[in-house]
Amino acid sequence: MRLLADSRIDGSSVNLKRLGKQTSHDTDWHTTYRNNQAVDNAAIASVFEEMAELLEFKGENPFRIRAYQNGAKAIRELDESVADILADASRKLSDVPGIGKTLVEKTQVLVDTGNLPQLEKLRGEVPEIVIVMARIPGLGAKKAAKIHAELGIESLDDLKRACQEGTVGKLKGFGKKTEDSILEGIAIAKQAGERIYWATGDELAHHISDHMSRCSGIEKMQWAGSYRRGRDTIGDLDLLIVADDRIAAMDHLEAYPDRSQTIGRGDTKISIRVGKAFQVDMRCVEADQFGAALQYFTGSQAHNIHTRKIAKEKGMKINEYGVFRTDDETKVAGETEEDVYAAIGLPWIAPELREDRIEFKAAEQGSLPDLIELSDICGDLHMHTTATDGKGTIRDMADAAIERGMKYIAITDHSQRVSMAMGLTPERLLAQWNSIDEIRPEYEGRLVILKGIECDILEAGGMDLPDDVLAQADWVLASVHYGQKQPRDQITDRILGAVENPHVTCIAHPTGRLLNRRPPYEVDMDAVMKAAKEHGTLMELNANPARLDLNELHLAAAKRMGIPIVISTDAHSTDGMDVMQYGIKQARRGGLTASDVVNTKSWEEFQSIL
DNA sequence: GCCGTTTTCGGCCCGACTGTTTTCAGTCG
Repeated sequence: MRLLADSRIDGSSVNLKRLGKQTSHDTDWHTTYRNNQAVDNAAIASVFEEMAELLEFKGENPFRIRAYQNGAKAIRELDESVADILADASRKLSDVPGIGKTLVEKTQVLVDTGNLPQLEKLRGEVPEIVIVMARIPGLGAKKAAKIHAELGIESLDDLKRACQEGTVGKLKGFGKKTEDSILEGIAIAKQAGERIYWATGDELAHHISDHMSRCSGIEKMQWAGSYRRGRDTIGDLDLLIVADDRIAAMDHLEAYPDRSQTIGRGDTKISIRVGKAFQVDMRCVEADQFGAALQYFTGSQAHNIHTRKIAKEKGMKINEYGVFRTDDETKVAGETEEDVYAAIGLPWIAPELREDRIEFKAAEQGSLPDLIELSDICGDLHMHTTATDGKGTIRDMADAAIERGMKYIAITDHSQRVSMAMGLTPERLLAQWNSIDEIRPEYEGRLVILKGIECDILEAGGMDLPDDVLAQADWVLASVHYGQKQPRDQITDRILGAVENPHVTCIAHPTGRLLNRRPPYEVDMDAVMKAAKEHGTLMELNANPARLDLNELHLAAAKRMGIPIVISTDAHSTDGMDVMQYGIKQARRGGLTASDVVNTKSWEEFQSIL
């Protein structure tokens, strides 16, 4: 995990509590951008997701549950505020696919009051312990509810005791094996539910691929699932193989050195745990089914439901074995993914787009984006050196950039406010820029080194360095490291201030999230994007695998709004530059092409925007 | 709960594996 350990996350060592000062609020000079809604789309989506989860525990109609899930997805992915739509008499929220009469009413209640009585009621009806128990692998909503109802289990300790005493096994539908698997499951319940960074999953996938490649008789092998789709985090790994001898292939996977458990093994499928709790599934299929299986196991679930619906409308059925005509079961496709999509009248769709968002409409219109690739990148515009918390000198970073095919870079160390990283005062910054001036001739014709800075946006608003200093920079990133927990209005104002500052080129890691560790700032991103569009400020996609900030939905929104994106590594060492690939994955999920990304431009084109 | 060039009612994607069953429910993806 050398790469990840080296690509440090700046700000992660910062003591947030110490600096979370509240400052008096400026006049409301940003109302032109901001939505003043109390409840934003993400919050409404979360409510509907929780409704779906609770309804599932109650054993409700699965299609009603899915309707809540679909409604949540629709609202989460909407690029404008539902509160704004509701407030506009000329618009109808029910025009959004997946939102019907009932969900409109509930959304209205949420926007008006911030609460949903039905959710409160459901929460009261489903005991917390049932939800906790259902997170144990192998236990679902129904079994958890039954254990609670019939045995009065109130804690995981109760459950453990009941299994050890054999009480659980006496329930109808339960037995000794269920008890044993519950006991195993309790031990790993917490870790089993955790998602890992895509980059970590990538490393594991490579290890397992190496291991499996030593098994003879495997003709074909391909990873599927959310890993193939390039999600920012992944919950498990799905491997698909074609093999002469399936039993030997499954035996070989079971012999993987880091396997801790076999969860299940049948004729075509095996599931193991690797390390403490991470699940790896392998499916064996016939060569003429490979494309259908790959399409199916790549998902997403929403994408598959949509493809099958299209197939159905055309008198066909899709499963993991192929595409079949409904009337006489004739197989129409299955060997390749291209065939499967072609059978239902669509071009092949890149896995990163398979989320049932824009891909079906774009495919039908022939306007699927030609997604960006790593080789399109010519510059890296966010990196640190030994002057602050980086491990390489300017020359180290420049040489490493040349090795990676870059034509231009920006040196962007921290500003003085980031004291723990020895942030630069104006004097030290000007001295660094002098050094860059001295080094530049050495790199003439090979690499352009820009004089940059990652300037902090201060807690009280305003920039950490004076305008006359910023004015001398080639490239100014603005970012928040302190006061991350400020209320929505306050932190939004701070960031809007930076967006509007004429010296600021780009907003770095705009939402501040750290996957699995820290939620985004409560910033009104809709307002920030509108302002960025108006002021010509660029937005960063930080490629650090723990950040991937902006997220894919923000990227898609930026593309629609015509806001150029800069994909940057935020490297704190030479190895840190290798994270660019993760940013590219994320950009592809946002539907970005090379022309949507600024640092795909040649130096000649790029310098015209400085 | 959503949706509609067959439908305002009756559909809603599809299958593997496990454990406890003797024909299937629950879980998972």
